[in-house]
Amino acid sequence: MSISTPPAEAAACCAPLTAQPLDADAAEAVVPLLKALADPVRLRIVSLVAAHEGGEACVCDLQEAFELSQPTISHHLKVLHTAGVLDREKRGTWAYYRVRAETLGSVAALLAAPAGVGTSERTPGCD
Amino acid sequence: MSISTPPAEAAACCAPLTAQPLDADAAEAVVPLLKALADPVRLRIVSLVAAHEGGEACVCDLQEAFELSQPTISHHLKVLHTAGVLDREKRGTWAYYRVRAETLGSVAALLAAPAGVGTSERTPGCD
DNA sequence: ACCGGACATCGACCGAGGTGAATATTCACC
DNA sequence: GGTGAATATTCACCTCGGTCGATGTCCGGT
Repeated sequence: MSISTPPAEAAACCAPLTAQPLDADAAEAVVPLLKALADPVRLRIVSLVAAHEGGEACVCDLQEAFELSQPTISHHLKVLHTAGVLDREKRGTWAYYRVRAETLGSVAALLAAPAGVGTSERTPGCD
Repeated sequence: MSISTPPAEAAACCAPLTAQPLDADAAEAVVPLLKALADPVRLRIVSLVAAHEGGEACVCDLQEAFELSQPTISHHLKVLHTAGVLDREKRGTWAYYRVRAETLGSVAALLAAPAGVGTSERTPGCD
């Protein structure tokens, strides 16, 4: 349980990969999250859900936005949900998704590069 | 030239995808950058280059860190370079790569979620 | 209880991409 | 100028993943 796929919290808090080398294990842990976002449809889904009224959207809302089959949309939602990017809540017949800001934030923190990436530059305010 | 693949500046400055829906064209522009990072080897390469002495590393430095063939490393470097993540400078026989902090920063800004992602929340301080 | 609608799962197809062997290219050195 | 080393390119293989059709499951309404 602790090994297989801890998706979201992988890119924990303050470990910008510009600070120190990422070991193979850490890389493998973060990649699923980036993979989940590295798709035009999924990226738009995340954006649509986040910007949707109430910060949530059901599958039917998303189906209208794409020229894709319903199973495909559902597949992308599953990927994003598994990666910890989207939260899923079923209310009646409809399934509502909303963005986990913390997950996106952790990825952002991982990539956030301090201005001077040089050698002896100290990484500011991260603790 | 303006259409094909403007890789780096795609995820420009302040357009967190949690603010407003990302149109298909913008998504297609950003995705190559995320795709470039969504690989364990490439993620480690970026990290190794950034954390390497002087903020730069040559191919030979990276070859030691992975159990991969030289063409494969070179391929990953090409992907990262094409995506605008790495800068390439050839000095003599060696090719030195260094991280483009601005590129990583733009991705981070894209994913950086303001605390309240709700409906009428205004996206703070980004201009 | 039956039926229809919303969403998920399954199976299959197919293009995209990571990988390595062989080869090309470019440069430093003698 | 020839030789060897460092890196890039080409080609082919094979796995991964996005897509869709068919089907399953669950819920609400009649």
